[in-house]
Amino acid sequence: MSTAEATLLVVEDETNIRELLTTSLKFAGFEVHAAPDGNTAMRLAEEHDIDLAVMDVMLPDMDGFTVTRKLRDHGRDVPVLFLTARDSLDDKLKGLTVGGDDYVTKPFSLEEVVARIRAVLRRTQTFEPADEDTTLRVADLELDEDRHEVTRAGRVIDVSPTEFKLLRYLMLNANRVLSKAQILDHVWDYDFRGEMGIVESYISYLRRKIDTEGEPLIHTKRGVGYVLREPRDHESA
Amino acid sequence: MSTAEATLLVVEDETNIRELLTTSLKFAGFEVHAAPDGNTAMRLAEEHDIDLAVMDVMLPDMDGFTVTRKLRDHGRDVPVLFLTARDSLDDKLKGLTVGGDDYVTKPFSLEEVVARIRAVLRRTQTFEPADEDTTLRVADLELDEDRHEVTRAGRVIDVSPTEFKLLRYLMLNANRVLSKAQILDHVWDYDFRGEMGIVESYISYLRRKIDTEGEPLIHTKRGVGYVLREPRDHESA
DNA sequence: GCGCCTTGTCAGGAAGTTCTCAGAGTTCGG
DNA sequence: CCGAACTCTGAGAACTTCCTGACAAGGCGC
Repeated sequence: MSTAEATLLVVEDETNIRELLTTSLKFAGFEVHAAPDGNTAMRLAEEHDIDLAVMDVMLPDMDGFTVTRKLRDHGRDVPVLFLTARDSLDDKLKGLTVGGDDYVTKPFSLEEVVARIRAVLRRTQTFEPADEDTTLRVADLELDEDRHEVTRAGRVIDVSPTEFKLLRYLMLNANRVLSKAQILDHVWDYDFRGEMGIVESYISYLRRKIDTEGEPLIHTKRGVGYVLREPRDHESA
Repeated sequence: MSTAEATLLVVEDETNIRELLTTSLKFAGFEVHAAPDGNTAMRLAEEHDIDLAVMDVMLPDMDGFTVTRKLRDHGRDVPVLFLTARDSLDDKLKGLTVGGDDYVTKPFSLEEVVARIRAVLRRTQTFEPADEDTTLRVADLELDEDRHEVTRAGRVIDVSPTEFKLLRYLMLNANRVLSKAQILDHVWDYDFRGEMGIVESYISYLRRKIDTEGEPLIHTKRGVGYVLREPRDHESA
């Protein structure tokens, strides 16, 4: 793990969001370069080999589409994940998913951004082994990223978007206790101002849907957090 | 062990807490520099190579988040363990667990602070072999930090948060006798005003849970304290 | 516009945890 | 062998955390 998963370029003028993205993407295993505007972005792109850009559509000097075009004129065909305000859902954005590109609306959850980045990289990095198994598995529970579908023991289970994100986060961190604060920070939008009680609510919803029959997979660590783990032979906890 | 485990920067304006942290972190094997405010912190950070900062969010000159940003603008990407009052757990703390950072609420126990520091260092020091074995072992007793789980001879044992902290402290100091005062100082919050009888109570709880079958590992040194140690062939106590 | 699904809040009750206390048990010096 | 000091543990009160059902508000598709 000495070499990063991929090299990203974050182009975002709001300092808080830029740092939030930079920190968490680095932590997710990417090499990250960050720029507050289009010109800085161009300079960084010349200095480093960029695999994917995370780009705000609104930038102080030029818009994200212009930066993207310039990037592609100069270098290789770098895919882009655009960030945009929820209400300014431009027509330009709608045509993006036909190429390798994609977009997420602000405010976003980090879970969502990382998942989208991985999806775009998977689609575009043809040189990589096209293993194509986008399914997370824990015991007989499966979560398919592409189909956006959850199954337990082969049975399809209908979950809401938030439930899906929560379950994905739990499965990505199977066998590790996650605090409610951690879950809130990763699964909910960065501007969410609510209480941690909502995590309890969604854990409860999820349990009702996936944990009612068979060994329960979601476990409460009282005073610490929650953990999703494989069942064991002899339970004494 | 002549070279310190890591170099820490403690930024905390309350003198008592700053000295408590400084002393015990030095004792835990870290090199420690301490500052009562943001400006002093910045100066110290320029003079020394800091691996991690322990930072109060409320400081006289600027808040901990500002200090953190300035630190990161100037130097390398230093992870931070924030200290915060228990009730101010709202706004800005959101998003802290997404990167390598973490926080503990005041009043804290030293056990907790040291454990969190180690956890953050483990997560962020990518150059280190990601061996990822976060498990403490003494004889057939195991304590897993990630899963927050205790096993004896393979059997899972359910312990409460305080029991977990006490056992971790005993295991970290295996084969060393710890006085009740020492245990109280490390495992309980620094503002705890109770009697040492509580240590006896929790030792009793732990014994009931982990020491009922097999060789006992927890031993009383009458008039001195307690020690957790490997079993021997002939006991002479 | 009208339902239906989803999201988020809240409050009551259940369950688990923390801490104290007192009496029984143990050790040790004299 | 006795008494003093120390230790162990059960009982229980106060507190915290967690779970879940009820519900209001908002969004989305039809």
